[in-house]
Amino acid sequence: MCAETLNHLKTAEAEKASHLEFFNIGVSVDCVIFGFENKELKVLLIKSDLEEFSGKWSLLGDLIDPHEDLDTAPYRVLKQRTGLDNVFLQQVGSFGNVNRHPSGRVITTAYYSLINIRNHHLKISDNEVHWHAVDDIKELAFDHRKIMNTCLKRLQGQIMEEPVVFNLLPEKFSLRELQDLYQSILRTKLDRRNFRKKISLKSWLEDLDEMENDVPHRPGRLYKVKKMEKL
Amino acid sequence: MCAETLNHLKTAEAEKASHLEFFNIGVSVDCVIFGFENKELKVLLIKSDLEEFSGKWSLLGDLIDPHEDLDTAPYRVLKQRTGLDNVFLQQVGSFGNVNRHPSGRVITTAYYSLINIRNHHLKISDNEVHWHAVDDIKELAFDHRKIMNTCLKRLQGQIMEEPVVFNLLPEKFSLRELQDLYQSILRTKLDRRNFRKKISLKSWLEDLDEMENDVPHRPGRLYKVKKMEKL
DNA sequence: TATCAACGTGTAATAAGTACACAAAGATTA
DNA sequence: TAATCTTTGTGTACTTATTACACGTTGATA
Repeated sequence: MCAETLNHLKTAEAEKASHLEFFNIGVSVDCVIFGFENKELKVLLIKSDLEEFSGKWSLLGDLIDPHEDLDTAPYRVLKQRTGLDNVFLQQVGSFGNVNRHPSGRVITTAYYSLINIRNHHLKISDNEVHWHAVDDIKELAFDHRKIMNTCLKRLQGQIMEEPVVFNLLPEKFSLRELQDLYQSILRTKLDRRNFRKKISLKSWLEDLDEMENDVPHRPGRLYKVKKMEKL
Repeated sequence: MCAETLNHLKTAEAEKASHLEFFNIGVSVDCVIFGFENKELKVLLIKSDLEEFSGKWSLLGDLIDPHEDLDTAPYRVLKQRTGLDNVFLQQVGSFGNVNRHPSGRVITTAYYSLINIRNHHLKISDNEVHWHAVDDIKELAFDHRKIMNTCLKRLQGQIMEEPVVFNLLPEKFSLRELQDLYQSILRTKLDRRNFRKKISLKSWLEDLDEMENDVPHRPGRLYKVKKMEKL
């Protein structure tokens, strides 16, 4: 039983496997890892090695270890599977339909993560892990498409309220890059002047008094996000 | 192992118990059931029968059955434990710290529910189940206080956006009652004229052209919530 | 030096949020 | 039956946020 398990276990200790037959219900975490590159919102996916889903892509996940907190499991998964560390992660919801998994009962808790593709360059370990433009993703293994959609909606609802998107950008960025990012997440065009006004109202940014120097046109000012204790 | 389990299992078949020793990780649901009475927001709690928590109150919950969907489990719990049916329920989050449960590893998914205390009168089954004013609740068993707070925050964030609070009121209600409800959820006083304006802007209500007739003062108009497919 | 692409900026109109006061309806009671 | 009490129902002026919209400037490139 527990096939997602098999998928997840590739990197886990074999010892775990001996426990599997005793699970009535498996408990896993899955990560929807967003990145931003080339004006596109992307998600990190791994090839499912489950025969039911041969050729399909799936989220990065793993069974949780009985000795780790639920909310720390996704950090471990990211670290183990991609080398990513120190990332933004947030719990989104749990998915536990009886038949969500073809070969056993597995309840999964989904997290979304925002990372800067260029900073954290993946040391891709054992499996085929790739970035996919969100717009190009059609079908995913398991109920991962539904999970991804739920996480995307959460992200969309959050970006105007809280300064989370900066996890997707390099330390220094222009307002143009920021707007492109918002547009790719919200799937809309935004008016440039109104966008700048709105962002500046939030006081999230610190003006670096520096300019872009690698663009083939008039360079824009560079900003970074303010560090703050609580906001 | 699995003491929350024991708590939860009181009403479950004994057969389940024999499986417990095989769980590496228990999976449960817990319900934060809100009601509104006497201008106070209340939560339905049950006396914990776990010795570690003797005398403490806890949320209603149960282990999930391997053959039921995660999201249907809380409906079952409510039905079994209180007779409540056809209620508003929404998943809020999952809690799975290693030590959240004194006698075993149990991961729980929390749901919040909104019910009309007077309509659904509980057929309280086996345990001591009581309504508690949210303001009076100090300590709860397990991490249930944290779970309750999380659910309350979710509720607070949702009531100005979506027409959910009507699940807490009788079919016909006055704007005064509605305002009292908002005030008890948000723990603030609201200006009457501004509140009415804001609510009417949302077009959630239908004017019944009826008046209160059981109040010792000038009666107010009665309203009901509009039925709508999608809003 | 002409062209191109993106930068940086402001105003007018509309919509939403806030603060605030008074007359009228029933119920109660003197 | 008149006075009093509690709660209802309503509107305006002020401030703040949202939207729609255009032009001159900068630096790179041909």
